[in-house]
Amino acid sequence: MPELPEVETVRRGLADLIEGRSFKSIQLNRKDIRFPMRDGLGDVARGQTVTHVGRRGKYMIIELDGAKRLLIHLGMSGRLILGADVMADELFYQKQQINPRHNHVIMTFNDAAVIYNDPRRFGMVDLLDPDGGHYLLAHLGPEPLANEFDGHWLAQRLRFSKTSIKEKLLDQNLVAGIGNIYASESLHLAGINPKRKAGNIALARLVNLAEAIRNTLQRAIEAGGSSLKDYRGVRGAPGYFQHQFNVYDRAGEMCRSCGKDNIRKIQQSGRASYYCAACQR
DNA sequence: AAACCCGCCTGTGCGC
DNA sequence: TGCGCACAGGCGGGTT
Repeated sequence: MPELPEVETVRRGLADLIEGRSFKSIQLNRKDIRFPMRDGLGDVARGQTVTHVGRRGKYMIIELDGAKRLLIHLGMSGRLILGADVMADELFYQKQQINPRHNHVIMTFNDAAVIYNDPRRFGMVDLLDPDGGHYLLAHLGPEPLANEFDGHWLAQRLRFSKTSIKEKLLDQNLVAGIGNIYASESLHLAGINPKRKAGNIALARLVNLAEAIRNTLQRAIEAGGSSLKDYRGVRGAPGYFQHQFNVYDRAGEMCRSCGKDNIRKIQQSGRASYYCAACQR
């Protein structure tokens, strides 16, 4: 579900909420989510203060003053929910369309609680290694909003690729944080057809693409992310970027750039791609 | 090495 | 109204 802008929005809300607070407990309601829970996860944070909430791609990292770090990924349907007395509040669950049976992890602080709820269980809560690394982070590409990410870097990495550019943008080892929505939206903004072979795009167009990615992600963060269905911020607020979609989920509708009914939906590696057949070449 | 395909799960919306 | 099916924002791992 959540891509970089949604994770960043949740990260900011979580940071406001828990930075400087100390853990009372981590309650594990299952022995696995996507993977088996790490041994000792339930005990590791007790009494420790949160010094920082960071993000790498679509992963959030909660740093503690005891040098331990928690790693959280929301998968497709994971949510972090603020709840001091939420756990008993049926109205809240109804309004937020949350089924409490999917409350897999409950982090309790002195005067706050954060619930990890994830119906599909594609997400995870884990610990970083003592040296701060983790095998899931080890091969991630650069942050798209960092300076090291640009058209020249893309050109170098894509030079020999015969895969379509859309599929490459979903590869977290190329660049970290882009998912299905923002891949389609960024390619539209850059005027590049999602089917184009990644190794067959001129440098100038890749420069445009890198800029389009940064622009799209930045605007989506400013809008609090995109809420198609279940995504919400920590305090339950939806994002608004879906109202700015140019192509995603708009098959058959009018392209806002060229004014024609040219928005198509195709499948690439089993996943939907949307593009304007007139604007994207 | 890159590309393809599958599996992991539940919930929803669609066509019949 | 009910039922079955396809599909959904992700990612790792196996095979070719």
